[in-house]
Amino acid sequence: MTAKQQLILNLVRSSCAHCTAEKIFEEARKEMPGIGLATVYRNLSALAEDGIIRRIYVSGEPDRFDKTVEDHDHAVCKNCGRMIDVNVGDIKKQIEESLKTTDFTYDLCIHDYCTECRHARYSAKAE
Amino acid sequence: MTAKQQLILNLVRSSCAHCTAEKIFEEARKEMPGIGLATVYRNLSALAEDGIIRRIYVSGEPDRFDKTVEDHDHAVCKNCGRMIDVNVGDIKKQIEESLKTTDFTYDLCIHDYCTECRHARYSAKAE
DNA sequence: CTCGTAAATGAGAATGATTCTCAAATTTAA
DNA sequence: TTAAATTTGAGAATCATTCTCATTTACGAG
Repeated sequence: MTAKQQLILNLVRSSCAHCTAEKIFEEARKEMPGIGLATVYRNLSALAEDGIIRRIYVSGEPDRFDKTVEDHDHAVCKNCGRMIDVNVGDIKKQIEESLKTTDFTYDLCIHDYCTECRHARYSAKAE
Repeated sequence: MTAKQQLILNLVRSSCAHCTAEKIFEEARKEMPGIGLATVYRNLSALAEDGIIRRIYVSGEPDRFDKTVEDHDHAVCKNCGRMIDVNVGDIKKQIEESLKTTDFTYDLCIHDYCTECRHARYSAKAE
């Protein structure tokens, strides 16, 4: 694993949780100014392909990357875009029972308001 | 509602269930050769915006459009791309309980093999 | 070491889906 | 029927992502 690959992985694992490739690129540049966007995309894709990180699809938005590969779901804030991990019961099992197979994957993304934005919204309404 | 809008809606409601905009465009052209791709996208987006049809997001693939707006989920075949409606218990309720809000939407897409492709796969292996 | 092959990289071009722009055509209402 | 509003087609623009390819870098055999 090269220094650039290591840097990208470290970023996903620390400061850039649930970040887009573009954001990771920005951060990576601060430490290695010469790094190219293609390298970031290339390595993120490879890491996700190898199951070392997880690629998260968000409808109509750029993909994000997650250090946690274990089963869990995501919610993204409709206002600020922040993303959090959520555990919504055992969706996997529920799908298994419904489809009678185990040979599937699924993408679930919840569009909600994060706590901060929800508060801001209600205060705004009260004004 | 103009003739073109009506045509697009009819296509989604009949021959083009779970189709992409491109596919709907192809079909629309057969009936109205002059119709433009932008018109198809424009009207599909408007119809979805107004809740008359539903836009379905599939990770890494073009969006599809569904005549059924009521709550249900989708599974797409990893081999042939065909999409079917599925009902996987009450995911909505499960998320509600987990997040303690009702102010959200969600996209769920299951990636599986359709019956035909699954059979084809197993026969292929047996050869 | 040191040479050569393989792998990784950067820059920018290419791609694909979708939206935007804007002038021309069409519809609508008064 | 006539001005104003809406819809349309064509193609440009956009955005995320991947691809190309020449260059750099890393690495193993001698």
